Amino acid sequence: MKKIVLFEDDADLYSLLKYNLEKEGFAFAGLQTGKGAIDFCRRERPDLILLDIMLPDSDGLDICKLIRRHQELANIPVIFLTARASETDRIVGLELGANDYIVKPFFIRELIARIKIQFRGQTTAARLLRAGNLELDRTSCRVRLDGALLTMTATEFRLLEFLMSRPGVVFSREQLLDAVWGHDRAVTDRTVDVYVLRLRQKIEVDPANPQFIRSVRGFGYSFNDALVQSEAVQSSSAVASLT
Amino acid sequence: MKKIVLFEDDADLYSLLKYNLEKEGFAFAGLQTGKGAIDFCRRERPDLILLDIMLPDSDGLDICKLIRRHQELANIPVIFLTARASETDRIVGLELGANDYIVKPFFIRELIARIKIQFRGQTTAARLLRAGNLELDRTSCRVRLDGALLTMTATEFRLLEFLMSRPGVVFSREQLLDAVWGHDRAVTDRTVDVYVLRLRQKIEVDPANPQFIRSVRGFGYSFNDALVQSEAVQSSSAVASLT
DNA sequence: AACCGTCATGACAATTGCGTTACAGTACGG
DNA sequence: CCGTACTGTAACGCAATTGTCATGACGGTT
Repeated sequence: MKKIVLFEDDADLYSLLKYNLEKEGFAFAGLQTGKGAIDFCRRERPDLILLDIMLPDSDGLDICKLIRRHQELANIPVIFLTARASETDRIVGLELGANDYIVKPFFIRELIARIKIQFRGQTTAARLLRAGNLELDRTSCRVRLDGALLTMTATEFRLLEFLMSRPGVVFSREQLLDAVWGHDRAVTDRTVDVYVLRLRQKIEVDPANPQFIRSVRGFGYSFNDALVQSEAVQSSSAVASLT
Repeated sequence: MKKIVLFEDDADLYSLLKYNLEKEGFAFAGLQTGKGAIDFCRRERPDLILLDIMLPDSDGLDICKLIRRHQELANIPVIFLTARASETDRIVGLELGANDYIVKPFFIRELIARIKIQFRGQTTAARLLRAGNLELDRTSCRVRLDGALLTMTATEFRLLEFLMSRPGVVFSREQLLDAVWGHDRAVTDRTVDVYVLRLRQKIEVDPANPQFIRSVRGFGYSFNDALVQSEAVQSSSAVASLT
């Protein structure tokens, strides 16, 4: 689920947006002031920032500049909400690093649509796969068990990734070789056994009684689906329906 | 240089846009009809598409749908230009996969700014990247270690910048070549190794035990994200220095 | 209980991947 | 026009990884 933070001093608009964003399924946090906006963002770690330019105590443009200079926050999309509609206002806002600039009054549904555009293209596949106390990060190619880093070889990692991303599905050794080793493999199917063994020795508490990777006698292997939940994948409905 | 194609039937607006886009340094191509728009795009391979919704012979919305379904064109940003300003028109346009929706009449400079946003990509970036005692300044193209200036070659700098700005993410040599050397590279992937070596000799205390650039055997390289701690921004002084 | 097919396990040799060095071509500034 | 710095390639050696085999354990069936 994506989190959005809002900085808006107008109480009516603030609650209207809060209501609509939450209804839309976004996590929401906000302030009715610009004071401490940077610290607030660092704490909340939002996926998108809605920013009124004319806040009573601080300038939204300055906040945007700070966000863009800040290492942790620089990549978070910023959308300006403002009554300032002049050409130069728009240009300045957009060139400061904002991702969109919406002039008040605006349609709530258009704002929602523009927010979703910012999220489009991100997270086509889940970055993080979780199963109980086991965690696999696709981008950093790392696996953690109870938070502790495990060292995996490339083949071990790819095999685990494949199984974890399709929990509950039983794969034959043939299928696993095709998927993990590639179609042009020249590998015995018993090799899969060895890699499952090596994985179990690393991730299972009791390798003799495997909790994660299950053997399905006569068929192959499968990842225990009772444990799995992947990071929610949120893609725009428009794009999803088009593909 | 980025190429933009325009579909717009109004001759005045067409030439106005052509003039301004070329003046901005974009390559330009366009049609005053929507007929054959897809083929035109496939031939021109634009980096961005400006699309009038109400073309005399075809519907811009349909063209956008086709673009989004088309394998080669699906990822090209589309910006609608239209006189249709109603709420539903906007929503439909945006949800069809357009990246922006600009209502006529509009300011040329705003259009230019919004085009540039599309090219800015997801990585809008902080000016200063820090990781432990290592500091990279993008604007002055300088790297400091414990405050001491290091001399970097252009390629070394770009590689370090790329890795530092995406800490924790593992990149294959292929990806690094694409990102740092450019798409039209004619370079062996082992070249990356040599540059990583050269970087390590400059920034690592013990190049044999790298703290910054980590090798991920079988995958590629990654910048150690454990070191990238953000520094608190002293809001008052920072804001003051921004003017 | 004996049997057979399937799976687990440990050890081994072959292979691959990577760090490193040295070197040739190229760009650039004086 | 020369020298210096930068860029990319080739080659070598070490160490981690990889895949196979032999063997033993297990499960189900007769």
